Amino acid sequence: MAKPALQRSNNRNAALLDKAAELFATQGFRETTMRDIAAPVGMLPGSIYYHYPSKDALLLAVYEAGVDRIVEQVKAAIAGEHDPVERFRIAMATHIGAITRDDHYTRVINRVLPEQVPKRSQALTQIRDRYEQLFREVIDALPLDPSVDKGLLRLMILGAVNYAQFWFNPKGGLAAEQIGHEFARYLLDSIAGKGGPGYS
Amino acid sequence: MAKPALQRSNNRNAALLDKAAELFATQGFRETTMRDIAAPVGMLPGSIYYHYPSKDALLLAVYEAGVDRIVEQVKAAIAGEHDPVERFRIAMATHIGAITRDDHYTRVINRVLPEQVPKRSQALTQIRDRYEQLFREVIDALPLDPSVDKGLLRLMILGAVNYAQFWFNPKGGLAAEQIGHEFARYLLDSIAGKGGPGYS
Amino acid sequence: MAKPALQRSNNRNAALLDKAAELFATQGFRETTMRDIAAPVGMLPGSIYYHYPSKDALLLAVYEAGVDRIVEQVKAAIAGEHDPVERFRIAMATHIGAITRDDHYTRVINRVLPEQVPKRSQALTQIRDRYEQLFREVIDALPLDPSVDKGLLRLMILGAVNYAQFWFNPKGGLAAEQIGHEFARYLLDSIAGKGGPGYS
Amino acid sequence: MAKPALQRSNNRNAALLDKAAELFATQGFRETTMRDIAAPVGMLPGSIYYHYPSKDALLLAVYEAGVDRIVEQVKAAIAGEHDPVERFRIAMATHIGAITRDDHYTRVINRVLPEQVPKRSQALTQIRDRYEQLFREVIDALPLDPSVDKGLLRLMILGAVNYAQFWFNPKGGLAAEQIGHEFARYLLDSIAGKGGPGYS
DNA sequence: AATGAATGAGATTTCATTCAT
DNA sequence: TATGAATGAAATCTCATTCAT
Repeated sequence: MAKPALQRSNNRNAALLDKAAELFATQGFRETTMRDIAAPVGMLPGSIYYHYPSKDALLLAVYEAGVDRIVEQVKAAIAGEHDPVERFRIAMATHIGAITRDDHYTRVINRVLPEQVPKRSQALTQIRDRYEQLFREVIDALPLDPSVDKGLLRLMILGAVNYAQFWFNPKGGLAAEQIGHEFARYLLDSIAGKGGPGYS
Repeated sequence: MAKPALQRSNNRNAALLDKAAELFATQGFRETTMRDIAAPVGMLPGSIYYHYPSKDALLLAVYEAGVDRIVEQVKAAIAGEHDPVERFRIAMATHIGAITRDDHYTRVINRVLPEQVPKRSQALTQIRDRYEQLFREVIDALPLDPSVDKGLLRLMILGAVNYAQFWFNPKGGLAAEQIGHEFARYLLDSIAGKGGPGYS
Repeated sequence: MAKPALQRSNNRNAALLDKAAELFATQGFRETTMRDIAAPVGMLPGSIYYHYPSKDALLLAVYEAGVDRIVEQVKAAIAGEHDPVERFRIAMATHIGAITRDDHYTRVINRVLPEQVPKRSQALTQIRDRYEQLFREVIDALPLDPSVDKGLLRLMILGAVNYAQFWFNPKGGLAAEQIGHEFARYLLDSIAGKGGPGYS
Repeated sequence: MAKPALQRSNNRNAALLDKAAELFATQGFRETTMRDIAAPVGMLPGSIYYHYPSKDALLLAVYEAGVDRIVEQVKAAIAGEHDPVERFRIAMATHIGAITRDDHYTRVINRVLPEQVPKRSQALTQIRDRYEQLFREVIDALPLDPSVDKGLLRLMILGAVNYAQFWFNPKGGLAAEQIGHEFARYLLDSIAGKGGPGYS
């Protein structure tokens, strides 16, 4: 009972952002109206503007929170591990877990392209870069054959990994994290003799 | 008099579709207005409706043509080749070539998601499937270790490959087709002893 | 019957501009809504945008037409006269006539300040200058004592003259044109011995 | 404790009014939001309503204070003078000084028209009249030729004088007060043989 | 004396689509 | 074949004002 007002305030604000994340992630940015966001929270469209100055700002906030979440999860997951290969496997598994989970914030990042909001595309791209950076570090640390273009490998992996959010089915066969490990295996384990996707 | 008129009709029709493809691919579907499409063709927005019954129809037509082009190119490229591994390499290289090239039709397929047009999402998904099907065949034919989930591998590859359209820079290092071959190498060649991305 | 469509088109467009001029002049720019303008013309607010790209553009068009009208009237009125003093008298009288008449276009110029529309204030000021320029010429031609600052006199006169639109009452004593002649008399005639507002 | 609190209240109250005067004078009434006024004073929009019941009320208070200031200044300036002509010269000079000075209160009166606030236009007009009244007295006392319509002369002068606030440049040639004397000279002095704007 | 949060009414603008010509 | 004109529905956003605390 100490901070009911603040509590309420925080809730409303958070509820707003949550709903925006959900709708941006599931319907898309342009496909979501301010009314769509406000109504389920019990507000009128104009009331959103007390909390956020524009629809763009709402997207920015969601984007930022989304990247924060992925980065935090991945960082936490690889924190204790020192083996570069293990770190890579864990990073992939955690990342796929983050974006296939029922967390709308993380899904917005791949669902809404920065170019869809010309006025904010630069800002959005910068936020996005923060999470690509993490992958750069993990991949750069891999003890790979010098003939491998690590930059290219990173882009290949990001593509493979992010696409999962569009086809992953929680009721399907593999768990999200297992998918990550499989992906790692197809890429690396083969030559380590652990049975990759080589000729049988 | 019948032919020229029809010819002209086709031209207008084609010009319209070309411009729609270009704008859908570069700006997005919702971000492109009927006026945006009509103006460069020297028409007014309403005039489009003589050729296409709706904006959705325009997208469908572009989608269909885009998938046709990719499928045709990939099929033609692998036509003479019988070795499954080579067919896979060629398919990847050709696919990446198709979607990174300056062909707006092929790019629309990854730029515009079926869910963005709820009324047509089913139809769009069906069109899209036609080109995933091709990959299914090529991958299924690969002589891989039984432990490899070929369905998962296909999704991994589609993700990796399609993402290229968003980062590929024609003035950059590798040519589009080379990227496909690199991707294939990272996945398969290692085990064949050709030096994949294994531990150095 | 030859150009009914065009006729209709012109009428609608003109009716729109007329109504905008009327409302901007009587209510003010900010005080007038697009709905206010559209409704009496039998249109919906959005339909205005087929003819004018924005509310600002509507104001610009009215402003331009308003200045055109004043300048045309004054130029026509002084056209045959060569005596500088007579030209001055006629210019004042005609100008007052123009802005006190029931012509909404001319009244908008003094009713709506350029600064009220920051994005267009420069353009509006430029249009406005066209009609101050005319006064500059007429006043510069006056054979006045060198001690008179003609620039200051012009500003004094513009202020005096334009204010008339706010107090002039067509049913009141003097006709608009007579007021102009009186103003001229108070300023000039005195020293010519014609009985100005000197000490009695 | 009563005084300081009240004092503080007055201060906030005054700060609010000052800012309102400034913004109404420089931006206009409709162009100024409650937030615009509150923010620089360190308040929130809603907080204004503790001090003033509405935006209109704020304008009314500014208007009243503005007229008070002009009237006071003019009255004080002409207080010691008995010669009607001198009183007229001083009144003009002082008036122009008041509205061209950096005093936002006095400038609001000519910047915001009573008609812009329909619900208060009558009240605003009444306030305005108080300062026109002063001019009426000063002009009526002038020993002018009977052919001069003093009412018309007053309106002419008010227009000329009030327009100064829109073009006066403190860094320009003449000081505000000098302008008033020049205006008086163009109107009256000629006939007194002091060299008015007569034919050279 | 002021805040935080929201309302509600309405403003400008956008745009796919229609339809007589 | 296409245009010109408009619709209508909705979208984003603005802002004076309210009111419990």
